[in-house]
Amino acid sequence: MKSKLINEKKARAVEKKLFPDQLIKELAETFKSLSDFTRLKILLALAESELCVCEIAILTGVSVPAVSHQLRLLKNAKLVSSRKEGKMVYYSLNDKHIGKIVEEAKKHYKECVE
Amino acid sequence: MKSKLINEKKARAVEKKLFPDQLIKELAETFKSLSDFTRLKILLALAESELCVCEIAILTGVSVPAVSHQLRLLKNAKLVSSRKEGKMVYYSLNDKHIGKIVEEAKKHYKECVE
DNA sequence: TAGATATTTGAGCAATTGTTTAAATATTAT
DNA sequence: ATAATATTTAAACAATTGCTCAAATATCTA
Repeated sequence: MKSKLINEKKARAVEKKLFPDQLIKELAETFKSLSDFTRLKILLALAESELCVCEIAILTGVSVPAVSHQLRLLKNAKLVSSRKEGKMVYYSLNDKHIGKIVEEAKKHYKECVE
Repeated sequence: MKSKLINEKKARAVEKKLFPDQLIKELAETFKSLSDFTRLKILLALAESELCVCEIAILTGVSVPAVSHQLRLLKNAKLVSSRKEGKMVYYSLNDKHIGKIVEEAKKHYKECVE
């Protein structure tokens, strides 16, 4: 009889080594921002250049309201920030880590999937 | 009259610099795997140690069938692999990039959110 | 073989997501 | 002021997600 206690102990021991749940939750939130095609393309584009909403709409082939909606999510996630100039609102990438995250994901992809 | 052509040109120029849509889509898929609390915690745990399904269930506080479902998603995403030993199925991390991806996300979090 | 244990599978369901549409705001030009 | 342009907002909707429950597999033990 292989006691469940062994599993229990091992599980608890591993859990102790992990980040606190709250941090895991925040990280998952960040990844959620990157997990949609339109949003990820927006972020990759902003990594190249500051862009206004209508430019992003053209570039992604998505309607302006849909883009605006996604930009709000990205802003809430602190991934982008905006600057108003006349009628236009220009968005830009908030920090440099996005590029690195994507770079690592690409390595994973090249190595394991392709 | 600020011609839309200027926006159009800039949008097209930026789009040309980006990864092909297919790759962006694949990357978004990878991030989707990381975007759920339970799944991310599973991956972080597997980064510490190979684990069987019931250990993961204990560790995450989620039912065994729910864990099994998530593990299947992670396996389809080539993020984990499994090895059968008697009644038990042991899962492990498929490649080392996950840790790096999470590391970068954590840097972003520390710098921009906290 | 029958019973116990570990995992997987599939249906069903509430919650969330990404989009569309229409209307509201804000700014500039006439 | 009126019209035109850029963006945001809100309601509504189909599609997807992550879970539970029940049943099916698979393996080991008595």
